[in-house]
Amino acid sequence: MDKHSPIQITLEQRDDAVTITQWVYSTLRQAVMLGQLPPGRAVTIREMAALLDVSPMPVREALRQLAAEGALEIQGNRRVMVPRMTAMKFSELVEARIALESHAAGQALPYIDAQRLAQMRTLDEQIDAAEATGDAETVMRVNQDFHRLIYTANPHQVTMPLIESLWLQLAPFMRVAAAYLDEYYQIDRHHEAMDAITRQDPVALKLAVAADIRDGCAFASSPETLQQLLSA
Amino acid sequence: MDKHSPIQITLEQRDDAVTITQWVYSTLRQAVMLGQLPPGRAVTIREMAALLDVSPMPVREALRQLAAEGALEIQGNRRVMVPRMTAMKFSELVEARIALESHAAGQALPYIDAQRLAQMRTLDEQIDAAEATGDAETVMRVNQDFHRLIYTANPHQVTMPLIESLWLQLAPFMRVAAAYLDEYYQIDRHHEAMDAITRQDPVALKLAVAADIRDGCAFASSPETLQQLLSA
DNA sequence: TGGTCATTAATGTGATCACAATTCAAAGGC
DNA sequence: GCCTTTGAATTGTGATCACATTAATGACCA
Repeated sequence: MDKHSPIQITLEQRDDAVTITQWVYSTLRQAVMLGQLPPGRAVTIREMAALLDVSPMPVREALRQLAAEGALEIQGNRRVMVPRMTAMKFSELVEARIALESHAAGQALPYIDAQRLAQMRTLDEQIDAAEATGDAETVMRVNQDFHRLIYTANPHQVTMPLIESLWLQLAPFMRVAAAYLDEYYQIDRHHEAMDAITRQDPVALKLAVAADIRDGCAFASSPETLQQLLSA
Repeated sequence: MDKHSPIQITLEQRDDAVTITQWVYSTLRQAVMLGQLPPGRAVTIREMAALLDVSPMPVREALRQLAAEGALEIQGNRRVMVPRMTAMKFSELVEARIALESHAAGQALPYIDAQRLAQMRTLDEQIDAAEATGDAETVMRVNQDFHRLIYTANPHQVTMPLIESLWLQLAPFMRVAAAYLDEYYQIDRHHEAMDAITRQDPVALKLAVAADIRDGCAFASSPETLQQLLSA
């Protein structure tokens, strides 16, 4: 059954109010986010259907949607797999994140009210707590929530789906990389961002967001280190 | 059969080497691009299947993929329709285009060689010819090819799918708008872009691309004009 | 005549099946 | 021993069907 490597994905709680396709989609999406599907590993419809105990139909639709979002890749052979990362692709994804997210932050700034800022502080504390206990997974997850909270303040925002697509493409590799170096000092860019919001300073906010992204991918600073992680 | 308004979509040439799902996808995608599916119009699986003379299955997959790309919208009722445009959303889409595409152009500049530049000149001439004959559809289509030619010069580029998503979301409305004002003087930003490429000037290229996008959506300069088009 | 409700039609979802293409593995030949 | 080839098994694709949900139509009543 296990074609190459055995896979273990965490099953989400099944809600009857939601369609099976949506459940399969969010389950597989989370599996990609958590790096539970190794890059290059072939993801077949029937295998996933058996694993999730559903018919192949919802899996087909979920895979197509994930492929459209860049989380998965449909090869010419019509096979689906988690995309492999390259050093250049990684760099491009990070630069795209910076361009898109700093823009999204600037567009959202006028809409961030005190309540949302308070929510951001709460998340920031959760991140600090998770960092203290070395819970890298929670750090990554809540950090995403922190960023999302900024961008979605803009009620007319259209970039969140694009940003999520970039996150999906980066996640499988970030997961691997985080396991190799979860200990690195990080200037608290979140406080810089929240200060900029308090001052309603768009330039400072965009710089803080950009710096936060760059810090989070800092292991890419030395190409040889990145190359080493890619071969792992 | 026609639930609200009758629809007429241009059928693409069917290639046996390609799957039915892919053919349905590109056909529906082109229909969205050409504004043949009115915003707000419900797009049902069975209707499309009958229209394209295929089984509902490929239509289901194509619709889900288009929805993931933002070309279509799945409502809570699980119904699919072309998203409606609002003035704020339009503005956000244009600003996102500028942020993403100017970034993509800057990242692609080092990879644009003489051959590609020559292709750009050819496309630019085609655009001028189409503008002379008032063929707005060809202008829009070749203009997209022109932009695509810039961004895809970067072999490691990851932003093209995101940009295409923005194009898909803007297209239905641009189509309507172009019909109302296809006559407006436009400074030739394409030459500015090609000059910047010749000089290998990334800042000038990004500015030219941004200006070209802004010019192409210039009817949004006055909010009342935009509002008028939206109500049409 | 306008609004409410019940009936009917239509739609999305999910399952199962058939078929062609692809992949994999074992057997054969150099 | 290594490569090619041939067989079977697996896979993606597409079609058809059943069912629950939703939208639409008509009748009924105030």
